[in-house]
Amino acid sequence: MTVTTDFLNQLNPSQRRAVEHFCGPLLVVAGAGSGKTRALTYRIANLILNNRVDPENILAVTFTNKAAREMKERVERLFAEQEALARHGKPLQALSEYEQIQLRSYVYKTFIKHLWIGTFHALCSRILRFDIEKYQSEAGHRWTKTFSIFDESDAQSLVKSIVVSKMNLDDRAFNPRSVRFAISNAKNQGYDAAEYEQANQTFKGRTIAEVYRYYQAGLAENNALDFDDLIRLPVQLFRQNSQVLNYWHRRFRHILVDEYQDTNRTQYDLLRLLTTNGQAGRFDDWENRSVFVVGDADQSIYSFRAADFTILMGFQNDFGDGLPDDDTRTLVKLEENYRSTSNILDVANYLIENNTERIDKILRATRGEGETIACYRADDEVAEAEYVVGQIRSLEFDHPELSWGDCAILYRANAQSRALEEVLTRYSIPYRVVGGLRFYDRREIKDVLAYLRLVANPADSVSLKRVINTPRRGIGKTTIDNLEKAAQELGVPLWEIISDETSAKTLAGRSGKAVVGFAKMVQSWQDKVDSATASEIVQDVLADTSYLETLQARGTEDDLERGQNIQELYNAVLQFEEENSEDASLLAFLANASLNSDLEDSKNEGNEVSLMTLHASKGLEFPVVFLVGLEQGLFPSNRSLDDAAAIEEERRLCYVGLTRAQDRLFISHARLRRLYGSDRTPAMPSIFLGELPPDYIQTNIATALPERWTKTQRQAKLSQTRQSSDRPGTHADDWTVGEPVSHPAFGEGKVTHIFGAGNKICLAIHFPGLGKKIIDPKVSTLERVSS
DNA sequence: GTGGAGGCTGTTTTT
DNA sequence: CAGCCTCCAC
Repeated sequence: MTVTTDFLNQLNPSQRRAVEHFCGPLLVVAGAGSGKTRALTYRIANLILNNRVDPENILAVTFTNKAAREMKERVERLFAEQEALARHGKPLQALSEYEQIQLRSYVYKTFIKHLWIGTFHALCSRILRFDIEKYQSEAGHRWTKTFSIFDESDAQSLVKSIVVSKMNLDDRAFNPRSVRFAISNAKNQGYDAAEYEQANQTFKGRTIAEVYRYYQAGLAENNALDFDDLIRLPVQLFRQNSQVLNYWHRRFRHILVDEYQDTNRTQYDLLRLLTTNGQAGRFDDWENRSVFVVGDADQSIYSFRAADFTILMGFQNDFGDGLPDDDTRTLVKLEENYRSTSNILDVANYLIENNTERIDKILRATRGEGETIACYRADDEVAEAEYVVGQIRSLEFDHPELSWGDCAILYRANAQSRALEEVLTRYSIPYRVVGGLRFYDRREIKDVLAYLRLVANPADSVSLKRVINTPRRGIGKTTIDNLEKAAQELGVPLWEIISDETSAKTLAGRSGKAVVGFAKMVQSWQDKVDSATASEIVQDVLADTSYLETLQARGTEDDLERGQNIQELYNAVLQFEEENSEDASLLAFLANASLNSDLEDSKNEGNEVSLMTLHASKGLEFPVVFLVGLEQGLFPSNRSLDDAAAIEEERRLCYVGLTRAQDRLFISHARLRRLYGSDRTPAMPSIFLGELPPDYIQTNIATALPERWTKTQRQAKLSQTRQSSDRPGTHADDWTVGEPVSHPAFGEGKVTHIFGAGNKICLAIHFPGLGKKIIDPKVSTLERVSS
């Protein structure tokens, strides 16, 4: 392929600067719709085509599978287009179908196949399949490369069994759900049980630390990892084994990270280790090496999962040159929005200005004003749905160029989809619920997967217990208890007891025959796990267990659907084998099933209205967006109402929703809402509604949007806040680390860090009881507290 | 050991 | 309104 810079002409100057950056660190602050995926994909292409980087040396990390898939596709298309020009002197579309296929397969084999593009979890599970056997935890636990990946419900039931059976705790005070949550959080911040205990010296803290210890032992006994360990283990392994780290450090010379504001401590540690090879302090050996992160603090919506956007704020000090914005060479801001009309953008900008935790950033519109934003107050959730559907139908009529696929309905919680679905069905409008009840979370699918996990990893007692009596084969609770007790006493996995004919028969008594039969059946699958394909094993499992027949025999509508789902799973296995011919092993399939839980996505690209949560909408865009359910207690959610920082996160979520819209934006709320089977309860309009600029918004009734500003007044106010950078307290010299300050919403705290320099700064402030916050003194007024 | 009835609880977002 | 758990009758 010839060297070319033509494709770089499609970029604006900032994008181009980001894309052409070669070695060293770079932070790209990328507002909504500013072309960050474009920057990422073009950068990958540029590294390979112009800087002659071997695709094997590139690692691109995303946050969701969807994003990874999209990035892969876009890189592939970019290469194919370049290759078409180079080879045939014509654009890709001008080639015959045959030539296009040829080209694509060449591009795939030469470039795409060798790139590592995936989520943190997928990346780490790949690393662990190579190296996990070199790892031993502080507590002495080890894993083998056939490890299972426990999903959230597996993890929770393990916690539960520890809380209830092992430690005899009151499961009201130590609710397994919240204990699991505490452990997960600890892990994501990089704490092991001892460190967690150190930081939480209360009865509760010590007890949770104890559960944490048992829980880790339990995972190890099952030869299993939870989602958090998938990332934590590589970090620990890298710290204890410099050879392993060195291998991966040399392998990944150019690292790209999408949605950097969503990384948590452990993920950051991983990136840092990979980049610096474990070197502490300032890192400066950037020869043939780069770390390129892209993010937007205003779109940080995953702090409930321990994401920490102060990591993004700290990049310049961590890796970069730490110079002020105007002088730095390690920061690029993408501030031009190509997606939305200026009306939509203004409304979004106006809303997000209500947050105090921000960095100064302007998002400039490049498109015209467009339509005004519609806000509708409905009587109840059904009327709201009818309004949405009515609008879709009239758009259909007035704008034939629009189709159903151009419309998205966004909501805060999955449960809200029901009313919408009912009305959409009533009017025969095709729709698709994105990521609702996940395919791999269905009971029948989990059953089959549990069989497969047991085949791959006999130590997985959680899976074993799940399937030993599904379908019913007369092995009851008492029997399992007996077998389990024996396993515990001998310190071996449950499977060892069950698969030993003599022990099984003795211990299981009346059910002995059934247990032995079950064990022999599983054994027969295990015997061919290395020679047979994944799909063959699935076939065997289904045939030998008569799973489908059992469903058929019951024959309810649900059972029929379950049967179809299993059929679907089988298809998924076949498809997986086709797409991953290099490694189509059972293990690879299982990892894929655990980590890539959004199965339906790829095929249903038809012309349908999309329904999804706001979280699921991040990174997407639609010509027409409906944002529904703007009510206090729903959005912002009940749990955030008394927590300033949580409200800010909800506001960012709202900002994400608004900025998904390209041309038309509809907002709605209901006066009465029925949720969780209760009676219809009155609902107040969301505070966010009051924070939108009324003159941009058309309402169906004179709603209580407070204070009417004219557009000019608004703009004056906006630029006033922006120009306030000369105010006292906005310059780096105004502050010193360690000094006590007071914030209007968070109260008193201590400055722990100053980001940036000159008058473009952010302060990290620790507020007792609230934790660390990043504050921009230009946005919120800080006062010095005299001590 | 099975299966159903009935009671209780918890409901935000996801890899 | 689920989904889960417990309890009870077979």
